[in-house]
Amino acid sequence: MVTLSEENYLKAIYHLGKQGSVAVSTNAIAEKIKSKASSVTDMVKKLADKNLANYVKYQGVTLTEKGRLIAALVIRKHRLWEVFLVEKLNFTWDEVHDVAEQLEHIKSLKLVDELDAFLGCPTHDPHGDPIPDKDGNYSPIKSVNILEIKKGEQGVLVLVKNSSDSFLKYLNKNNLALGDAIKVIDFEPFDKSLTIETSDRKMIISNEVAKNLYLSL
Amino acid sequence: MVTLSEENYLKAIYHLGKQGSVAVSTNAIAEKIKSKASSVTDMVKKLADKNLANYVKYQGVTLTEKGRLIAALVIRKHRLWEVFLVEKLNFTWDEVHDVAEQLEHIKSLKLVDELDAFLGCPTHDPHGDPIPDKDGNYSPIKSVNILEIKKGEQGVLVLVKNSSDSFLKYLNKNNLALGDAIKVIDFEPFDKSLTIETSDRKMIISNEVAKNLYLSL
DNA sequence: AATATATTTTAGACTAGACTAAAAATATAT
DNA sequence: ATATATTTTTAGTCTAGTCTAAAATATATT
Ligand SMILES: [Mn+2]
Ligand SMILES: [Mn+2]
Ligand SMILES: [Mn+2]
Ligand SMILES: [Mn+2]
Repeated sequence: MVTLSEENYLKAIYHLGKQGSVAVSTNAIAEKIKSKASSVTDMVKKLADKNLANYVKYQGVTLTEKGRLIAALVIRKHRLWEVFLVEKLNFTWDEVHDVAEQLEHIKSLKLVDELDAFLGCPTHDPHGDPIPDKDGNYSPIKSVNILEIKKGEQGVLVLVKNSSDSFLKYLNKNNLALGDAIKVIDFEPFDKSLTIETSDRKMIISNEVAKNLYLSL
Repeated sequence: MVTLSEENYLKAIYHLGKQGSVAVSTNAIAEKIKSKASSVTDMVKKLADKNLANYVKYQGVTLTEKGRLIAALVIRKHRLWEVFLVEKLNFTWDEVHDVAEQLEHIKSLKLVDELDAFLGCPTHDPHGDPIPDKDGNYSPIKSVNILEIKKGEQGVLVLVKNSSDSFLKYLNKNNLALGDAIKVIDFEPFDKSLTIETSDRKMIISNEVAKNLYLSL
């Protein structure tokens, strides 16, 4: 049995360390999970005892195959529920995360399978993140950060690398959504901002915003 | 903030004491929740501190208005999720309860509202139990136990007063489902069993089974 | 290489929720 | 009315998960 808390730690390690393959520091986990380093040390020992993590004192944590699969399945549930909330229950993409944080811990194999089928086996969540399959595998959409794109080229917004409330609300306010065609008009060396053009209009976005937008060409 | 555990106790008191209006004994709660009397005493004190229950030592517990509403809303969620699982995700009525026990604790007003609308504002769950509205009110279907019915009369199965796995599996095996028309053919004084007739066939059901079947005439 | 700084671990304490065993109160039976 | 049985409460213990403060280790700087 894996507890809710353990699932959250596994997920954090998975996200911070390239699916748990690269050693993650105690502090990094603490920050991600909004707990303290000492709590992380305790939990990480438990995960190691349960063969879900590899832990060497002072040298960070990685996930075992078992731990990696559990983390991937929690993320699978999280993202499937996000799709459900947006597609079926009229949630906007900035409203889904907190509810999905709760729903991802519901235990029922049949529930995940049937939900997946009910949604038409989606491959990506409302923020463009890939949905792992039953074995924990997934293939991200090939996409490139908007800052890497040449002036004059255009692409389709397929991924936002920041799902914070404030960022998503900013995008809403400025009428930017997944699936939008965006053309890069100009790059401003002074503040590294970008002028872009959508079907609606031209607009300037800060470097901070641009960093989080990924397009498929 | 009401914890998951507190919600479960509120629900138990609600179910055992006519929506929490009649005093419920410590032991009754312990049995329902599969805990021990001493644990119940502790929790009931906490509920009273939070103004969710009225508690007088040695005299049982009732719910306050606040406690009653919370309990009703948890039950609302439980039953809405049961409908969702059956109607949308191909669960059978004997598979939904355990998952609904988890889903009923998800906190999001919008989620409940939208789920309700998505399901077409159902009034009853897959076992015939009424679904409370946002204010915690509901009207049960007028139904009568099959043992009260006169020989030769018939009705429609609208409620089963036992949602245990074994009972529901028994009904499945014997092709009895909500909505079925059932006629009472004979009553056997020896063991108080009943002969009934469905669209398929005639069959004998034990008194134990009959006790749990409610028909609308 | 020695010292200063940052990170991580340990030690010890706290809370929620559960339990057992014993004590206290209530209910039942003579 | 008293003795017995049952129920409920209290007292004390346990576990999971968290925290603060201090100690240990690792990293960076001179
Ligand atoms: Mn999310
Ligand atoms: Mn997402
Ligand atoms: Mn149920
Ligand atoms: Mn039900």
